[in-house]
Amino acid sequence: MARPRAAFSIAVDLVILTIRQGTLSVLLVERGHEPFTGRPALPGGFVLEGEDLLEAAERELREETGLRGVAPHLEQLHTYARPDRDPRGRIASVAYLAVLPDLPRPVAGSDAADAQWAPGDTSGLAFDHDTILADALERARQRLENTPLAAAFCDDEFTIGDLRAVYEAVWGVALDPGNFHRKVTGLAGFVVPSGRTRYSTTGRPAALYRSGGATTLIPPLSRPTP
Amino acid sequence: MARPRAAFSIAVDLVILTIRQGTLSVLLVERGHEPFTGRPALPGGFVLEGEDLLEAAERELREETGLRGVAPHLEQLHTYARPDRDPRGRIASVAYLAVLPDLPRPVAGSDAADAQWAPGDTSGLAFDHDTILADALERARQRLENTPLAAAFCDDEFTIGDLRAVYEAVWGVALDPGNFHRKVTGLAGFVVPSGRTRYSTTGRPAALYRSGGATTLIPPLSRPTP
DNA sequence: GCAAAAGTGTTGCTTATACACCCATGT
DNA sequence: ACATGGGTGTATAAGCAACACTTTTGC
Repeated sequence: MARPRAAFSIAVDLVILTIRQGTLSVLLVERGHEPFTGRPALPGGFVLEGEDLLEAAERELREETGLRGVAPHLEQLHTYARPDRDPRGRIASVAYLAVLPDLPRPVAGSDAADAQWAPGDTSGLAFDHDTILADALERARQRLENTPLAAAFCDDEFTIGDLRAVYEAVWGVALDPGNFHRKVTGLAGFVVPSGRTRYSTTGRPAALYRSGGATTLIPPLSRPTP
Repeated sequence: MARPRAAFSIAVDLVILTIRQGTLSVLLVERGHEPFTGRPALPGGFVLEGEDLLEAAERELREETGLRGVAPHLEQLHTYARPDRDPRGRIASVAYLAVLPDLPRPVAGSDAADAQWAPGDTSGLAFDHDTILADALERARQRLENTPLAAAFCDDEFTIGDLRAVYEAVWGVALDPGNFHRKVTGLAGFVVPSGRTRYSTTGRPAALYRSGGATTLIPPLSRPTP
């Protein structure tokens, strides 16, 4: 073999998404060390000995958000390993997409006290994290079409209106409330009624639903084509 | 830090698909060394110093197939890094999906003389390659719905019938020739007529097409739901 | 009553499916 | 002539977008 094989560290970087006040938001940390000191970056960390990628991602997610016992959506996206992507050496980054409901106390008990929610379209991040974030958003938009991912943005119980707000925030479009309601409740396994009702300060009370067991939506909820 | 970060080698493993005699086929090599000596495995190799993942995948593809100057579909799929997946140590595998037309001389000039085409549903592979192969096939099936991937299975010029044969082989279903023809030629950017015609030993000559520039098919070609 | 959000009905259009049928070639 | 795959026509069914309309709450 002419050239030797490269020796890597592997980092797991998380794109943690939620909806806050109707806008798609991503959790960013401010870097405390070189390189890119002071720049915002995706939360992440190295894969440790004996650890699988998903375990590392779950650990980082707990450390950054202080979540306990929650089982949010966590999905591997893509691996980035350009030789020059990190000046410290050969570090591959395995990107994960995490989706959470809007937390009451957002980032409490966090390992990274400097973690902040930022708009989804933020740029100027450290390393190649702009690319990773853009790829993750595109994946999330696509996942809304074919999977019940939107429910992961909501609490355990949610209304069809909540769900529609997720689609509108992530896709950046307005959807017809009536047609959306019919489509979603008609799709087998997407949502199941919980039997309860939510009273809001205004308007008619809405029936509450839980996530159904489906893993793929057939037919898909297709994004409007402008 | 309690536990140290793990030190990895990174391998690129290729799921190289084509259609041979109407059946979806995958290129496998027989392992010549420990571990798993003699077992079939996906072709692959280590990422070398200074090399990006895609470069490594392209290099492996050339080495295994002897291709020159061809630009086949090559797409990163998923990264596998379970601590026990390789007895030699911590080796992460980044899986790539490659799609080729059925080559006249299949694996000529190959670095691995033991490379063989096997049916797509083969199992009993070394390492976790059964899992990787299954994931890759599922991805390929999905890509046919939303992208012009099927054209990558065909030569530069192809007939609509060729394209339909790809869908039928990968999806494992029979499609209506007439409706398929209309759908495909009606989709913007999927195929463009080359103006030429292919005469076959039987039946009416078929118009030839080239791949159009589209990257996503809207609307998608949805798989029949049985 | 009025505003607001939830949910239902209706209508007209677009699209898909099934399948009949014609087309152009080799044998 | 006939077999074979290519391609078009067409009728029926299904799906979808637009939007009017009813329901049920808070104020």
